[in-house]
This record gives sequence, C-alpha cells and structure tokens, in this order.
Amino acid sequence: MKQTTHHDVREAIRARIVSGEWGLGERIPDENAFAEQYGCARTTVNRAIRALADEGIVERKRKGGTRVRPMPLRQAQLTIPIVREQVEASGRRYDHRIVRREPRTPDSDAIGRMGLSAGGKLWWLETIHLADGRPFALEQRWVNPAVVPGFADADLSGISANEWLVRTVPFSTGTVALSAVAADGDRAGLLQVAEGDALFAMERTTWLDEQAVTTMTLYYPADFRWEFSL
Amino acid sequence: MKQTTHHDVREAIRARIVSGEWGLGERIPDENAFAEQYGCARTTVNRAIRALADEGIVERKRKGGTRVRPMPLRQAQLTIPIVREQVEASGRRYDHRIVRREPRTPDSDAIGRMGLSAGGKLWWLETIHLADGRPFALEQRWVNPAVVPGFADADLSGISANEWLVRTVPFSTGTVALSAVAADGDRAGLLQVAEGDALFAMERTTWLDEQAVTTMTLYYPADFRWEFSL
DNA sequence: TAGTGGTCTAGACCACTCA
DNA sequence: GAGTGGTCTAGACCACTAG
Repeated sequence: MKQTTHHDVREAIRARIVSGEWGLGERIPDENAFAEQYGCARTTVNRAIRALADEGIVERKRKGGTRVRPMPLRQAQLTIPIVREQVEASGRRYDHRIVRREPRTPDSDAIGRMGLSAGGKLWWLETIHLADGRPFALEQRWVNPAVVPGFADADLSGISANEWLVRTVPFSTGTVALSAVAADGDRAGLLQVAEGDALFAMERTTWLDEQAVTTMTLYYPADFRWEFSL
Repeated sequence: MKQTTHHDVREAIRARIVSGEWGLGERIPDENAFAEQYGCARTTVNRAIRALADEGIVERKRKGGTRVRPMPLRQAQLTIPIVREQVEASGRRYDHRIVRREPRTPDSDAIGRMGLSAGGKLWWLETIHLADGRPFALEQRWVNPAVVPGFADADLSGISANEWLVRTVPFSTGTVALSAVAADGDRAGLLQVAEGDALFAMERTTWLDEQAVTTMTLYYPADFRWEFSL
C-alpha cells in the first residue's frame, strides 16, 4: 500500500487550482481539511502547500488561511552562466585570451559599484572569450587585491579569472544587472563588431562579508540570446 | 527554553561551509551527527540541509552523503517584472497607450516562437508604456485567438494586455529570452530614441497546455537596468 | 480570542547507491 | 549489504492575525 506523498498532494491541489475550482484571491481549504480528504498527515499537506507557496501559486498567512495568488508571480530560477559552459553547450570549442592585466586606478563607476572609499589601485583584467576561435564575449573586470591577495600570482592560462575566483572565494553573495549598451571603439574592436552596435551587458559584483571582491561586465554581441523558462 | 529551529541549523551549517571547514566537493557529516551536535531531531536537520541543497550550496545523494558543491551554482530567483510596477516603484506615474491593435498575419519569427502550423491571423498589439508621460518601454505582442477567444472584445483601457491575459489565463507556463537589439525606425520613433540605438529586449512566450497563448517582446531604451541579487 | 499555519519530536520504513 | 537521505505519522505547542 503506497502512502500519499507530499508530491501527490501538491500536484492534486495544483490541478484543482489550475482547473479554476477556486478563483484568484479566493481562500482554499485549510491543512486539516486536505489531510482528511487525501488521507494523510497534516505535516504532509503542509509541505505540499508550502511548495506551492514557494512557487508563487498561493500565499499563506496564519489565521488568514491560504489563498490563490490574485496576480500570480512569474518567477524563474535563473542560473548565472559560465561562459565556457555556454560555448561548449553549443558544440563549439572554448578558448580565452587575456588582453590586459594590470594594476589600475578604478574609475568612478567601479568605485561606486564596489563601494570603495580610499583611492588604491585594483587589478584590471580584460578577457576575450572565444568560440571556435571567434569572439563570443568580452569580459572587463576589476579585482580587489585587499580581499584576494593571491590574485596577483594566479595562473590564468588554464582557467578563466571567473573560475579562479569562484574556486578561491567560493561562497560569496552578489548582485547582477542586465542592460543593453552601444559598443564603444575598444569593445567593438575586441568583439569584431561595428562601433555603435548593440551589446548585451551582464554586470556582476561579488561580495564577501561586506567587502567587494570583484566587479565584472560581460558583453555579448547582438546575436546572443539568453533563454530560460518559467 | 527555545528549541533549535531548522533555520538555526541551516545558518550554522552554512557558516561552517563558508568558513571553509569542509573543502569544495568534500563530504559533510550525516544528518544524525548534526542532530546530535545541535540537540534536535533528524527531521529538523533534514529540512535545514535540504534548503541548502535547494540553494545550490550542497548536493545530496542517498548513501553518498552530502557534499559541498565543487562549483557552487550561482542561482537567482528572478521575478518577471510587470511594467506598471516597475514604473511606480521608481516613483513615477504609469500610463500606457495602445498604438496598434489589429488582426494580422504573423511573421515567420512569431510562427516559430509559437509553434504554429496553419496560416490563420493572430491579434497584433503594440503598446507604449509611459512613465510621467515619457516613453518607458515598447511592447509588441501576438495573441492567439484560438486560445483566448475573449481577447477580441477585451477592454484594455484600464489595464494592460499583459494584466488582462494574466487574469484570464492565470496559470500558464512560459519561456523567456533576453537580448540586445538595435532600434529599427518604428521602434525608435515610438520610444523617442535614435535609430540604431541599443535596446534591451525581453521576449516572453506563454503556453497553456502545449498551445501558445501569446508571445511578446518588451523593448527598453539603453538607460534601463534590470537588477537583482544572488 | 480563536483559527490557521509554522515547526519540533520520536520513531518508523523505504529507496537509492556506494563499496 | 549496509549506510545515507527521503518521507510519513501522530501528537504537540507556538506565533501570528483576522474578525
């Protein structure tokens, strides 16, 4: 005799919601009622409905009960891509070339993003990512040597700066910003596109305990599409 | 006497992982060991570690134990924005204006995205979203009348097409694609930018039971940034 | 203030998979 | 075969909040 699982209960309730049994914003039965209906413990129902709440299908409030979300949240679980994997996933050969790597005084933009105060130098790194030998994406990065002292001596011939940093400073938090920008002369030359062409920009700043580790921007040419599902 | 919560256990274990107590790919103690250490039931530890696994911090396998992820997944829970809320969140007054609304034969791009076969007409809708009266984003949308017959008579003066569709077809699935494109003459004129300017494009296709409901693209001018955190 | 979800416990059995 | 996570149960108490 197979028991009723939280998975079963979750899908059963989801189906009833999708069927329109309860309208938008309407209250659904409480956990005990479902437990009796499906012949399982309340704990099991709780886990099932909690999963639906995590998905944004329903919202729960103590005493207020569980309601179908009036305006369903449209959420996506998004995985920040690693350029090498993007290239290899498309069946092409990945390679990268470091264009510049030097200590440099950060511009005001970098200072703002990393929340720096004093005026020391940071590492500046420009990397061109190649797919079958052709430009795939351009990476421009500032690295804070105060947080990652080993970066000066890092061997980046085999792995990218990003992978090196992830391995060295594994569990940091971060922010991401997406936008579109026009290619300036430098970026256009490195990516082999025309100046003024639209580029897809993904900017990431990584933090370890309130200190900015690195901020980088990846520029993709206009034929790039970043797809995911809801 | 306060009990140890799954939240406490989760943060305690997270701190130990971040501190480097176990290296990347290394195995951490099993649930019973943690339960004894923290003086709680194994169920509580299970829920705590399961949450860390959902975050991508660790990976779990029966008999294999729980390991720190060798290359931590960088995942973000991303909420697809509603244009009106974006505008209002920035403290500006939202408004929208429908530029075109007509039955039209879909182009090959729309046919491909929506997986259509026959050559019927779809509804074509162009909407300009305004913030304090100035163009904020341009929406170009195809709607499948076979799935949403009521759309022909929908009153879109008060709410946007998107909100109307979400209320009418609430629990559908979808795909999203992000890219950068150059503004063509039509889009440039509606957004009041120069032709060729970089636009941030967010394309969404929505499905209900294998049938495409609608596909739309939102174009934002180059000063737009979509930010979120990891 | 009473109803609802949030969570813990202790014990149990099962499913997967490594060795 | 045996160790580990996956899950269910029954009961209990708590925290929040709608009415």
